Amino acid sequence: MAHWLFKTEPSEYSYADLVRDKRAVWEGVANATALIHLRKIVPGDVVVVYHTGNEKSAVALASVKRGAYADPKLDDPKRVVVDLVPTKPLAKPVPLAAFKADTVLATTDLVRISRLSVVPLTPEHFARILKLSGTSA
DNA sequence: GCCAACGTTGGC
DNA sequence: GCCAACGTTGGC
Repeated sequence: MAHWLFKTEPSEYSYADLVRDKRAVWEGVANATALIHLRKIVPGDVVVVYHTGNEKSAVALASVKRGAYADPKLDDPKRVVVDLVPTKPLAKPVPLAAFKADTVLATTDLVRISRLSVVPLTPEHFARILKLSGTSA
């Protein structure tokens, strides 16, 4: 089971939308590096949902329901998507500033590669996010 | 609104 | 295959 962080612009699709929909196809990832990560994702992987824009905070946990498959709306096998279901919100969000200030989380690609929308997390990163958010797994 | 950091495109 | 120009993302 791997851990990932997905960025989303909350005015376009937020964690609240995922809760409302109960399940979502995570589409629209076009960046080559992000797609490399996305292709490795399998059911049961854990996803930290991160809101960009004004919020700039990790806000919730979600779970992968269906692993990487070609986007049925596109005629391009490289453009894969995954299906997510909501798990729960973080007890308190973890802002980007906290990632940068934390010695463990400063090594995430969220900080190092600011434009990457699908970010791999190590188990240590994930545990640290849970701790800083006051959330139990 | 600006800019840094990339990624992509197209001319050569 | 290189690289300049341009577009996009996302933080500030």
